[in-house]
Amino acid sequence: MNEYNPQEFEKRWQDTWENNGLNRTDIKSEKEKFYALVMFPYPSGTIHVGHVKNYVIGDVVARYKRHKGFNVLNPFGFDSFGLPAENAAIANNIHPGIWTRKNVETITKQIKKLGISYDWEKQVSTCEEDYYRWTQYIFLKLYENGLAYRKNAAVNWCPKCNTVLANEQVKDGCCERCGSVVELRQLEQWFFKITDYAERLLEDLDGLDEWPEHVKTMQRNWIGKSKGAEVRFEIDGENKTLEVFTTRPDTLWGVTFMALAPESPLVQELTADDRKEEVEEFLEKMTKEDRFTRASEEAEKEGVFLGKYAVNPVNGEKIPIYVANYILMEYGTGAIMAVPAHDQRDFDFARKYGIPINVVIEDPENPGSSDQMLKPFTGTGIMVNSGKFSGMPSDQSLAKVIQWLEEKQLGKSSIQYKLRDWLISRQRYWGAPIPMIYCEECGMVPVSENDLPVKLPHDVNFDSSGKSPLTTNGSFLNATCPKCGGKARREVDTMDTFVDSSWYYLRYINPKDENKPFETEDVNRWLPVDQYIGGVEHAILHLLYSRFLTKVLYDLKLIDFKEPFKNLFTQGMIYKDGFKMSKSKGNVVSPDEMVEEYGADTLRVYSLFIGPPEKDAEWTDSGIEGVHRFIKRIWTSFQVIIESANANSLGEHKTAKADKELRRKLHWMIEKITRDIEVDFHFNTAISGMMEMSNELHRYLNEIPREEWDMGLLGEVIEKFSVILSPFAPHLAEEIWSLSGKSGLVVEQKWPEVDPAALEVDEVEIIIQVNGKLRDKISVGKGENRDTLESIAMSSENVQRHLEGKIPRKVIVIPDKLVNIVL
RNA sequence: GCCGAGAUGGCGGAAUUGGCAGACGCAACGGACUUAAAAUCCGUUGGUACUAAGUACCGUGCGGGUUCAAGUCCCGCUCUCGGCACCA
Repeated sequence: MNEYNPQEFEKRWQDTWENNGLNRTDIKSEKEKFYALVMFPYPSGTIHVGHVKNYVIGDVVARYKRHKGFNVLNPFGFDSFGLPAENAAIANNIHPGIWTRKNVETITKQIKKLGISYDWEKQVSTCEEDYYRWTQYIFLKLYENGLAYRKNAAVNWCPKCNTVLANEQVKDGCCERCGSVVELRQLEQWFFKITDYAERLLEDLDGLDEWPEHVKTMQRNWIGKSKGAEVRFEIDGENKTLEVFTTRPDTLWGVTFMALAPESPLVQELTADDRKEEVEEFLEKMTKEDRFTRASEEAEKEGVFLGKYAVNPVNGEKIPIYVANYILMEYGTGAIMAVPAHDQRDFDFARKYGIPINVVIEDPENPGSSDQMLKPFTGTGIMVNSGKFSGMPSDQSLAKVIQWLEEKQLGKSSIQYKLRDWLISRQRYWGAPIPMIYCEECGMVPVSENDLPVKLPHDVNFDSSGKSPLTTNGSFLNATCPKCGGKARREVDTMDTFVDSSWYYLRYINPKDENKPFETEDVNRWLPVDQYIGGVEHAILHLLYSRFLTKVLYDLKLIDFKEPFKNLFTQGMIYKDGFKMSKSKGNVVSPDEMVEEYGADTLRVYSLFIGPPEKDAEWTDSGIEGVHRFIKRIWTSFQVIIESANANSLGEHKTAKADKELRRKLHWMIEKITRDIEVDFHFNTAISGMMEMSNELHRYLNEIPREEWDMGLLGEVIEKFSVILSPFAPHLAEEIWSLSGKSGLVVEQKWPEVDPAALEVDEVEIIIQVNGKLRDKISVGKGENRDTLESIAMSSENVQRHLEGKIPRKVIVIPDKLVNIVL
């Protein structure tokens, strides 16, 4: 018998599939389409088994759908612009392009060894001209429509990466990539107006039924919608007003001071002459303090009185105006009305500076006067001291207060979002150049569509300390104005790589089109993506940006769908020795070594069997050994069957019962695995189902004399088990299919149907309980009636012992399942 | 603080609708084969107790409840993980 030796046949089958074009997709085919997509990687070095899990999940879905008769698109590509390439260039004196393309080649080789069924003809790589010219094109479309703009703003600057970062790329005040503390700098930068889409990005989440709840929650939190009112306060004795946003207009009567953000331009305007010195001092202190210490919740509230007063529009009270460290310029109007009695922050501040605390909402559980308050009451209750609203429940009066404010022209209802515009310019080299030109005469002029791509020059000086490296290439920098032909200068910033990756799924449909980014008709037919698979780490950044861009393209009538990804599956990471795999930790498991040692199929199956695919999992060497045993056992069993079939010297089979059981297990498995794949990707249990089938088969072959085997049945087992195996362990499935003398390829076979007759049983085991406790199990014929079941149960010796001679009060009978005798 | 997910043997995990808790795998132990090891095969494996081949009791984070019956449903907690967070 042949040993299981995957190295002998895996490559052969990979070549066969490739040469027969089985992974290639005819975009124009009339067959029902299925677009399976995995998040493309950033090509830094090599991939590890964590990536493999992602690709295998996608491949199982793609292969399964092909068996189900769909026209499947399963593409792959590389998110190949980005900082690591540039850093590697600086560290090793190698050009980012060379470094990147070398990695692309290495990873492609790694993936091909795994037998993932990608259509390599549709590959995209975002750093190539034929891709990034369309990234630039999309930029121009946004610019034309007022969705890309330049502004001077306080932006996040990473001193180590020497570039600005989007809000989404800052975590706990640090650069998401390198961990350095991010500084705030006042710079002129490019933004995409994602805030215009805040409401739609939020609303449309409700329609994404197949997305994991936690991802939608994260996006909702990030968008951060608050409903409330804008209220206008007059400045006492001056013809000026101060506008604030509040979610609690019901507490207006409790406002006892106003506070401005230190960055607010109104601070200068509203400072009394005799307070100027002190205020200046405070502002100076604020600019020195780093933003994230200041903005942390634990930071002590601090502020300075400006010397002027506002007038509370609802009761005419004069209230002092402060500048305070806890007010954010970026949110609302950069100013607040403070209600110490009903807000923790205002309360802390008021306590510190001796500002009155006026209760206007009564805490139903703790009615008391303001002076005794130990903490603010932030809940809802009955309004007090609130003019005509006194006595009303605060939650019900919100809308009425806003309406009243509108009638009196004191304010209006308002909605605020935490979402900020997307900062997309980067002061780095290895990215798509922003296609803009600055003319001495005409000012800012976009590059004409026909002049795209704005090519990224090969030679630059990377050591440009904080300035874009593109500044150092004269022939790039100097341009002529598209408008007047005069002397002009190119934009030297490149785009955030998240711009590249927020539209690649459209490019996969016609990746070689030289005239447009995508063919609208084809894209409309193939999108949205039927199944998107990737890591949770992209829950906000990539997925939000992609959704945004899709909506923009929809509004521009370039596509006819509003959401790019119908189904989203977020897979967990693979850890080793308790840590994420990383070169510095030295715990990287290389897929190449695993393929070398066990074969691609074992690695594929283990990466699915390791646990529920959406959960993080720990890689263990003994775990993959276990899967390898399973694969080898299947191999051996099939070898034995194939040899016997060839021997052709079998007697008559007479093992009806064992045959029936084996056939039932086979169809049980088909049913289980189909369901496990269809319902939420339970690949780990799908594989355990195959293991059970394999064990059953093994038992059959072991326990029943060879002469008595039902070769017809074993033929059915080979035929159907091979197909079931094919999405998971495609090489093994193909080899078995071929060795058993079948024609064609297993990848071309239809997914097997369950024969309901095979699942039928004659006997069932009935659970006998007394007072809900298991006392006996009895085998009876299927469909036995209630009375019979009851009397059988009563006749059980163990049951009688527990009855202790008592008469049952009640007997519950569930036919074919259980009898519960209640005393 | 707000939002989300979760807690089951030594470990990873399984359990359609409430109906045998622990499938499948790992690890461990015992046995077969072998000069030996590896590989392979067969078996045992939640805990405790005993009059021990059986039987009883306990057992799905904790405390209550509903039900003939709860890992599963309801109420109240604890802890863990993830996200957001001085967002007015």
